[in-house]
Amino acid sequence: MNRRPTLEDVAALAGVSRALVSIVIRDAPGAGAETRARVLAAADELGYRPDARARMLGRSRTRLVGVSFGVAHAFHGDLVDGLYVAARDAGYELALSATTARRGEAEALAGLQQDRCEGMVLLGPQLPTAQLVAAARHLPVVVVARAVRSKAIDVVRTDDAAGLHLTVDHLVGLGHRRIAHVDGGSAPGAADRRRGYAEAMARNGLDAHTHAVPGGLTEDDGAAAADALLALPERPTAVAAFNDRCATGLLDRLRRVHVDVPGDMSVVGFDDSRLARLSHVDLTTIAQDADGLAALALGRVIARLDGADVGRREVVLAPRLVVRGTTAQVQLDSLD
Amino acid sequence: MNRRPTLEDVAALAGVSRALVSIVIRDAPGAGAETRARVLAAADELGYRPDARARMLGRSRTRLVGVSFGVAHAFHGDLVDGLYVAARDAGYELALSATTARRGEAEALAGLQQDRCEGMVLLGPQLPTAQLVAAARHLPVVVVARAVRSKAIDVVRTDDAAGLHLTVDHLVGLGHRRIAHVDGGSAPGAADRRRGYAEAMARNGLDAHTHAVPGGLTEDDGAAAADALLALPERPTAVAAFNDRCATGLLDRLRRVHVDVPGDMSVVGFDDSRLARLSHVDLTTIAQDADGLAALALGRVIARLDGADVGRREVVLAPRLVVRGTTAQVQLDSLD
DNA sequence: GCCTCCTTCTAGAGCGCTCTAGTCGACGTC
DNA sequence: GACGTCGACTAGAGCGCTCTAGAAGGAGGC
Repeated sequence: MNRRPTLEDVAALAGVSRALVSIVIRDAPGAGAETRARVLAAADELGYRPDARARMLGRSRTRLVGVSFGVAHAFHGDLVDGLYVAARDAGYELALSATTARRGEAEALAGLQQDRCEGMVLLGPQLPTAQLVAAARHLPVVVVARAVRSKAIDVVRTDDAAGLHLTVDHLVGLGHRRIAHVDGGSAPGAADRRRGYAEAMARNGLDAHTHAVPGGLTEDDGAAAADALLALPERPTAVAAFNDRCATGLLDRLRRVHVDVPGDMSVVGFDDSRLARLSHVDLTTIAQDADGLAALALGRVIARLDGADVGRREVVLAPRLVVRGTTAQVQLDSLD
Repeated sequence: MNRRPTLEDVAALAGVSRALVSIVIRDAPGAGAETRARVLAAADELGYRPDARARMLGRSRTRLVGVSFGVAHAFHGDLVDGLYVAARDAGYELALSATTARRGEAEALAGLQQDRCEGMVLLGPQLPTAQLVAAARHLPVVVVARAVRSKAIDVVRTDDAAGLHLTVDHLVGLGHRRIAHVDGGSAPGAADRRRGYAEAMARNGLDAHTHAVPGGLTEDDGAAAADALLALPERPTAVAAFNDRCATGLLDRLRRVHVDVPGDMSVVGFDDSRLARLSHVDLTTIAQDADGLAALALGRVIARLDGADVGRREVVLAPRLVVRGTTAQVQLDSLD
């Protein structure tokens, strides 16, 4: 476990100049085939790894994009996967900085800012807008899955309201009329989803049955909401939950008190996370296009870096309804 | 969005030398109070952020530790959280590299190796030992939650076998005798847990009731195992599942076919992940000490870097039983 | 006055790389 | 034979920092 080998070491071993080794390592033109092989052999023998940081120092562009994400959010995992793919295609690297129970977003952001990235992608940040804008002072910032009112920041998100339109229309199509909504409180996107729900109900002439009960983004929130739902004077025949986690909590509680899903009640989630796809959950839900969001987010950062005319700053992706086993035709005897 | 400000810029604005700014920024001794304030003000005005990469280049030590983790594993999230805390305490930084559906571990590892870290912590790597050893050629490598047979690599893990001893003893204490195990196939730790289960059963004189059915680490594996369990000639009164995800899949399937838990069957998980703690899951499980594992892992890396005598290379942490709502006294009529 | 010592500051090398501007020799052309 | 061209290679500056030497300017002691 000796000192990490450098270009110099390889050059000495191969008997050439540092510059030539650099050329070979970068696979740049300007080296003879024979020499190239000799250099590569020397590098291999020493276990040489180029020092990415020194490399970036010397270059004007670092081709590094910072990403902040929540380690506890399964959906962020999907986005990170998409970002890696998009970055590889575009010839960029990713620098990850996680938000955890004991490491706040401000810290995560500060970490990235030290890392010499050319731009950053923030996944569902809860930070105050002012801080995001401050970060955008020196480099392009793209926020994913949260609406931000600022001309300095690009936003890529799913059309939350449209998602609830899809949900309500699907349920109405199955004959449901008493459709409730378990909302997400102050979570990112919750306000839009609440609005979309109300709009869609109105559009279907169901204002009288519009009923949003307070929820949240965890399973526990969903379980609590189930009790509130069942206590309603007119029990709904279908529920649109804020997200998949909330929906599974709700499902679990309903089943415990022997309310059959989808027989007695239909349930729809939001996200199409791993959770929803599990065969034993089999949740009808609204899919967010993680790869699409990721590719667009990275695309925006790169466009800004290239100084291209980036056009409008907010990209809203259409969600998609995924029908699985938790929704069914309403039972005739429960029609009012 | 102009060029990122450098030390030079701050120095010019404050009317001092680069070196002095460096001193102030590092909070090192050797600057007057008045000047210090002036430099800080200038830095603030320009929004100066030290370039971590350039900074590391100049210094001999980078105080950077690389971490590879699986973005889909909730438990890795807990470990990352613990690592951040441990790193902060020790004055180290973390460089994260994720393994995702489309980004393999080899890539994650290569990413870290370019990043100039002084050592690395690999969370539950599935990579062949040879590759791990190759990585350990130039820097200290600590593997968490997987046993590795190599003197070049430190290992920090939970005592998987002991975990199943705890599980079996707990169940035996509740009067259970027909205790089955849903194993984890070839997942890291699965072999040890299988062994621990068999040992503990034998120690309790229950060889005759020892029954391990094939499982896996996902919810679907658990659900499938539930069917196998119920088809057994002598239905077990208790089950030790490979992990929490497997246990929840199992729970869900059992409830669907109206097998009451814990009334008809007790279920125990492994990990004490977020999942198990959810009120509606409320799973009795074996807790792995994520913070302990994280702190030890980072401690090993640092010890090796300091060249301290690191003693034995494998640290095994004792697990802890967390009793919740999925285990209960066996029903008298099911005793054989 | 001179010398020492401390504090505060600066100059400049160096970290591992990239990149520009060469040099050098071989080859082809007229 | 002079000239141009091209491919293979090297020298050296520079990226943004840190760190070692050392300079400048007082304070204090004799």
